[in-house]
Amino acid sequence: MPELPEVETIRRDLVPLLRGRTVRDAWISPNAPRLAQLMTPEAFCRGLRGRRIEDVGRRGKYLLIHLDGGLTWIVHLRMTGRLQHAREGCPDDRHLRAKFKLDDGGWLCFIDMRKFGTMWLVDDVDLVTGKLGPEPLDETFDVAAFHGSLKRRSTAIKAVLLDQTVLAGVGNIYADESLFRAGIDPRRAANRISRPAAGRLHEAIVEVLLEAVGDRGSSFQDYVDARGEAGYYHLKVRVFRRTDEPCLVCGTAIRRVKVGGRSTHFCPGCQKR
DNA sequence: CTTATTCCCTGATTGC
DNA sequence: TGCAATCAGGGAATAA
Repeated sequence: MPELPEVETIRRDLVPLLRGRTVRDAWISPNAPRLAQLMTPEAFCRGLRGRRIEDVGRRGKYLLIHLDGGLTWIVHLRMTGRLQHAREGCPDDRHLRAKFKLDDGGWLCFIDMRKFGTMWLVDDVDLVTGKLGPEPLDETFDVAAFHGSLKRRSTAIKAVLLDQTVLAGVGNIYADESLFRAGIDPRRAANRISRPAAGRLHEAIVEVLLEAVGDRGSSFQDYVDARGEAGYYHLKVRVFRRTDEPCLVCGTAIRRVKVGGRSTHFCPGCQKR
């Protein structure tokens, strides 16, 4: 599941491979009719051909490929999407949903088992990312404002961390890991988080994301970077998918519960309501 | 405005 | 062993 650290790793990989390149050809598989948003797959491919790539950015879990003429090619990998660069053509993978040929002979391949991934070609990026909350690794991620958004919500804190309008880029893995670091029970009502606890959570989110970016993301099942390599952070997680294993801090068995319809892992000893 | 639920999709896992 | 039901999950859409 690509979250902020995984998408950022792919972005960093792609910058030297894509910057300055021109898209020579674009193809979307007929078995991926929902991949291109707001236009037909044909119009999407037509709009991409001949465009020069100026830079590769990121907003939350969205990859922003800035093109000439003020256009932006936006990619969201959702659950199982992979964006991989290949020098000699895309692999013969049954889940290959789209491929893009570059002017240096290289290829950008989009592989997505579950077909949840989406792409846009837009003039105005805000049309897609306009409602996102602050970037957790920017100065725009302000503690007081963060505590303010928590106070307005009565649902579980874990569900609020997954809300991309509160904070952009945190998904299931890093929500669980951040709550563990901050010592907060994921089921606790967001509006009952004290100011000091909100401060600890704010700090924990930044620390966890920075560490995970440093480790090139987590590879639990599907995720690989733009070169097809796994990340390392899954080797360091303290609660995520460690159900029934001992807490690395206090030895208590890690529990798994459902919060907001998502699997949630926590240590009953370290994380108090 | 908020909150909970459904849907998309397919490979892995669980149940009988 | 075999086949069906269930699960996983980001986020949009929908309902309340």
